[in-house]
Amino acid sequence: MKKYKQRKDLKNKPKAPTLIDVARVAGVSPITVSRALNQPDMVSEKAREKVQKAVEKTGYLPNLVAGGLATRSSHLVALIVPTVANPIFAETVRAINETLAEYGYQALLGLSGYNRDQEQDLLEAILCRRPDGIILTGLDHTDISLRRLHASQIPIVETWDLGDDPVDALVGFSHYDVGKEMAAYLLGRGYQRFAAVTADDSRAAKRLEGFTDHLAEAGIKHVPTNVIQTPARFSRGRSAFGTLLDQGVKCDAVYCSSDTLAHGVITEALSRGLRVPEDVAVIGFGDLDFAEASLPSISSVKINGADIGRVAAQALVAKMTADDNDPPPQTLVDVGFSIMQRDSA
Amino acid sequence: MKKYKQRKDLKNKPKAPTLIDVARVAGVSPITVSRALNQPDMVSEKAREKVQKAVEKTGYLPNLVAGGLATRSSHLVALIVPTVANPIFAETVRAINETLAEYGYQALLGLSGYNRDQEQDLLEAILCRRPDGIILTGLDHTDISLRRLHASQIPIVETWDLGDDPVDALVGFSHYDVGKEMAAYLLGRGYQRFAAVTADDSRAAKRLEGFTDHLAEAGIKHVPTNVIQTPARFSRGRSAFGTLLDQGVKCDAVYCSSDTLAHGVITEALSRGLRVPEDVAVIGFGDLDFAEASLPSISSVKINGADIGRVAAQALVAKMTADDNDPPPQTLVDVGFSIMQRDSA
DNA sequence: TTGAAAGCGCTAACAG
DNA sequence: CTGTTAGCGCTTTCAA
Repeated sequence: MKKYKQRKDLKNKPKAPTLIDVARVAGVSPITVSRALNQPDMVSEKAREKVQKAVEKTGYLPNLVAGGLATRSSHLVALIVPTVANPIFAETVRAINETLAEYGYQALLGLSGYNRDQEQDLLEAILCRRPDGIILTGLDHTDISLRRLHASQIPIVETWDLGDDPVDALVGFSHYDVGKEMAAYLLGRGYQRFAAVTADDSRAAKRLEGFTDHLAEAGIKHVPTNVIQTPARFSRGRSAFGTLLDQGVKCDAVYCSSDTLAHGVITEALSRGLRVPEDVAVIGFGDLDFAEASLPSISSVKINGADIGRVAAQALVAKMTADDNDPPPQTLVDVGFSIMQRDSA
Repeated sequence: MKKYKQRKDLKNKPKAPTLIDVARVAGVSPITVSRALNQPDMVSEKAREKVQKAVEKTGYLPNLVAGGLATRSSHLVALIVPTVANPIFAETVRAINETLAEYGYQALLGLSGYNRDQEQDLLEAILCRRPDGIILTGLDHTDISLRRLHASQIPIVETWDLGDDPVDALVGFSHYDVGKEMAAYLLGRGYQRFAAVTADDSRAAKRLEGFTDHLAEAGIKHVPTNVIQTPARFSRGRSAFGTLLDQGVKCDAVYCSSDTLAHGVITEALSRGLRVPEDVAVIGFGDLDFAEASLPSISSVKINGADIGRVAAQALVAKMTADDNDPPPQTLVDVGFSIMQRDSA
C-alpha cells in the first residue's frame, strides 16, 4: 500500500480530514476517493463501500475551496438585492435560495442599499470569489460594474425590471407600465385629485413617471408628491402623507410606491379622521401579506416576488449548466403584474 | 526577465487574468504582485506602482478561491437564520452583513425555515466551503449539527437566545424572561383575562412558557391559546384571533409571540368592533417599525435586531482574529430587552 | 476500474 | 526588499 504525501501543518492550524486521510483509511488512492464521492459509477462497488466507511470514520467533509480551484467552478451564485427589509425582496431571496439549493448552488448575499456604488463594491468583492453566476436587482449599474460584468464572462440574470439593454438575461416587469396602469385604474374609478408618496429608488421613479405621464394624458398635470428616502418604512409613509396634508393638499386618491408606504398613509389618514377609501383611496405596490389578507381599504399592484426569484434562479441555472456549444439561451421573461382590489370604493 | 509558467487552458474555459499575468506585465515576480496587493509595506514604492499599473491594464481581480486555499482562510462567514421574511431577522442579517464587511468578511446566507434538519443540511453544505466563522440563530440544533460544529474547530456565535450550553460564544437574551415580563407588565396594568396567539418555533415556545408560568404564579391557570405555524404572518395572526373569538373566548388582553401576529390580532379586533386597547389590549414582540412608529394601541417587547447582529458579528470577528496563544475569548452577551408602551390603557 | 503525475492560482517559508 | 520553492486539497489527463 502506497503512502501519499501529507501536509506538514505549517502553523499547526486545526486541520480537517482531507481526501488523503480518507484514502489512507480506505486503503485506496485519493483519486479513487474523489471518484467514489463524485462519480460513483466510475468505481467498483467494493471501493465505494470502503470509501464510504472511511468517510464516516473520519468525519470527512469535502473541501469545496480546493475542489473549486481545481474545477474552476465554485457552485456559488452572487445575489445582490437592495435590502431584505422589504418583504418583497425577502421573498425573492428566499425563493432564489431555495431554487438554487435544489440545483446544488449556494447564494452569496450582498445588500446594496439601493446604491449603485455600494453595488459596485459588493460586485468587486464577490467577483473575487469567482461565482458561477450572478443575480442582480434592476438594470441600473455603474459603468465600472457594467464593464466588470461583461468582462467576467459569467452568466448573469437581472431581475425586477424590464429594459432594452440587459447585460445578459432579464426577468422582471415594466415599472413604467405599472405606473400607467395604476393611473388608469384610479381614473377608471372616478378619482380626480391625486397625491403621491414615493421612495427615491430608480424603479419607484419609473413607476411614478408612468403614473404621472398617464394622468397628464388625461389632462391632470399636477400631482403633489412627497419623495422619501429609501428604505421605505411605514413610519416614513405616514409622516410623508401627514406633511402633504399639512401643506393643504386636497386629494381623493393617494399613489404610493410601495405597500409599506401605503400602509403608513392609511394609518395617517385614519388618525386624522379621514375615511379610507370613502374620503381618500390609497393604492400601493408589492402585494405584502397584510395588503392581501387584511387591509380593507387598499388597492395594490400585485407582484409575486417568489415567482420572480424562482424564474430568475432557473434561468441562471440553465445558463450555468449550458454547454459551450449550445446556443446561448438569451432569456428575457416578463413576469407581469396585476392590480388587486381591496377596497369597496 | 524570467518567465513564469502559465496554465495551458485545458477546456478553453473563459479565463480571467491571474497573478502571473499581472507579474508578467509588471515585470516582477508573482510573489511581489501578491505582496504589493496584500502587504504593500513589504514592497518598494516603485514595485507597487508597476504592479498597480499592471493590475489596471489587465483588469485583474484576485482569485480568493486560490488565495483561500493557500492561506486556509476563506474570509467567509456562514450565517444561518430561520427566515428573512421576519423583519427582525432581516434587520439582524443587514447588521451582520454590514459589520462583517467592515472587517473584510462576507456572509454566506442560509435559511433554515425554523427547522433543525434543514439547518443541519445547510450546515453541512456550508462547512464544505470552510468558512472562517459561523453565526447561528438559537441554541436548538440536531446532535449531528452539534458534533460537526464542535469538530470543525471554527469560531461560532449563537444568537437570539441565552442558555446554559452554547457551542461557543452566545449573544442574545432570555426568551423565558421576556414571557415573564410580558405577563408582569399586563398584570401590573390590571388585565385579568388573557388569550395567546403564538407561533410554534422553539423561542416563541419559551416566551409563552414564561408568560403562562408567571400568570400561573398569580393564580391565572387558564390562557386560551392558538398556536399557528411559522412563518408568523399578519394574516395568520388575524385569523388565529378570529378563531379564538369564534370559540367564545373572552379576554381583555392578548399575548402575541410577534408584532406581526399582534398586528393581525389588532386588525381582527377592530374589524369586529372591539376597541383596542379599551376592550382588548394587545402585546407583541419584536419592535417592528410599524409597532414603534404608529400603532396607537399596541405594547411590544423591544428587541434591537441590529444590535444583536452587530454585537454577534463583532464577537465573531474577535474570535476569528484572535491569536492562537491568546486566551479564547469566551463571549457571552445578554443584550437584554425592554417593554415599549404604545397604548393609552 | 484504478492510479501517477501535473496542475488550478495563490501564498508561507526560507533564502538571498 | 525580492525571489525561489513547495505546497494548500482537489481533479484532470493520460496510462496501466
